[in-house]
Amino acid sequence: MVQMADQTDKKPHHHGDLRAALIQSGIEILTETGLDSLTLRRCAARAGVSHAAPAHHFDGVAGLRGAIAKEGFDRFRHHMLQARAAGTQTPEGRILSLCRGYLDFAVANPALFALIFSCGPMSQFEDDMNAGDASAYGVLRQTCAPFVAPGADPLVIETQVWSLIHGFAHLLLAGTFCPRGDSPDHHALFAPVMTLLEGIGTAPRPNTGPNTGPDTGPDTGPDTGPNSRPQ
Amino acid sequence: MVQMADQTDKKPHHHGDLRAALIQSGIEILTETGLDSLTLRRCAARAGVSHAAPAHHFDGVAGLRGAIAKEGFDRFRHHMLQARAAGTQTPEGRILSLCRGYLDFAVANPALFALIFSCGPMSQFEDDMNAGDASAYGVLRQTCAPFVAPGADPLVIETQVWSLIHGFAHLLLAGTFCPRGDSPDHHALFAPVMTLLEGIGTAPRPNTGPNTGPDTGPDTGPDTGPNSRPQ
DNA sequence: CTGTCAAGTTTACACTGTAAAGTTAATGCC
DNA sequence: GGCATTAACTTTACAGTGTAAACTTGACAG
Repeated sequence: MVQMADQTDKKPHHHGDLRAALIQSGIEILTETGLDSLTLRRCAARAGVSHAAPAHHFDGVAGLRGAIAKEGFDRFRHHMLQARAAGTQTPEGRILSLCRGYLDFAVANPALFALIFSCGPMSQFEDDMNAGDASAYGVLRQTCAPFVAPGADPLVIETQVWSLIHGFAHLLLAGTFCPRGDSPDHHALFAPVMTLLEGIGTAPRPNTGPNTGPDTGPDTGPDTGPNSRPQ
Repeated sequence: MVQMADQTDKKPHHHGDLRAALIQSGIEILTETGLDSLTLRRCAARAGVSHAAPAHHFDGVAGLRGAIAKEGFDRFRHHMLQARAAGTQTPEGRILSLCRGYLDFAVANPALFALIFSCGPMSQFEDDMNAGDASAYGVLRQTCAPFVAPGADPLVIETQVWSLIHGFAHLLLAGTFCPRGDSPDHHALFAPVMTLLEGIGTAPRPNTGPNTGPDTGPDTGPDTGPNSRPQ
């Protein structure tokens, strides 16, 4: 919505806010009928305009997909923030809750999730990895920060966490695990698989001491969350 | 007509072995111009037949993609076996080599890799998870076996390893990591990220049974005989 | 009122997958 | 050999897709 700043005050021609309406239509199509159904013409038809309108607004179907992905990315970020805030407020609990939010979003919005990660570099949508809650990667970086040894590259642990949860989510959505549409054991498998993260931050660098302590954690407040117990 | 096993000795009509030629053409198209270029018509044109030929042989584009994915899955499996055989023959070394082979294949054949995991359940191509070297999942299961505690569900560790390497490969191919087409640090990040696996098989200790396996045996039994964590 | 311009529409075109009908070669049967 | 059958394609047709150009409409300066 950042780039729509000049679009909101400058009323379009016929439609009220066609750009937002097209994005909303696109997300609805994704949710209802999947990624393959997201076409310029269907999106336009649902918004009540001609098929050339989205092509003109977004400069082709790639632009439409990118705009929808950006909106999806924002919802994805909010979902993870909400999940993290609802869980146990320890460094381990925050990571686990973040990953649970990651997975839940992917399962709840499979087509949108797939679209997000099929639109090329994430830097299209976020240009600042250190933007904290304002960028999805910033959320990951914040949450991983307590486990990063001083002087170590935070990218390693971030990539470990991200790869694990992303691979799990992707294999799940691809239906790779369950032979025949049988898919109720996802959440049963989540907690055991995530135990791999218990050794996080202890392996990468030999000469650095074992820290794993939230020494520089920004807000590792007392754990007030009574719930959100894994499994 | 169902299976082509008898197609090799039984010469088809005009073409020698059109099915194999079409699959080969499809893989070439994937390699040269990407997943979006894999269409019935282009595949047929490259093989020198009409566009309806592959549609007839494979019952639509989905069937063509599935057949190519099956062939790709086989190459994938061989690539991993080769990588595993070329590495250090310790349990840790074998897992690491397997993952390196996984990543190398994905990087070397991005479109084919994406196709493999976009064709739905893997059970289309492999119906036996315990087939050892004869199935890709069997290779993973074999390689993970030394780390599975007796009585534990092997699926947990297998999913941990698979999720980590698959997520890493997928994020890499999606260009999610590198902001500006900068992509030479993949192999530099591989080794540090894979150190997460050093704690494999040791974490799910708390007596809460994370696995669905039978709880008859002592789940904190002695370590697996042959290896037990060097380093 | 006129000129300009953005916002959509209309139209046209190449490409795609699918389906049906037509063609051709091999095979079996007499 | 002659002939029906059938598998292996080809040809043709059609609906849907993205893209590009030309056209239309409304708003807004001057």
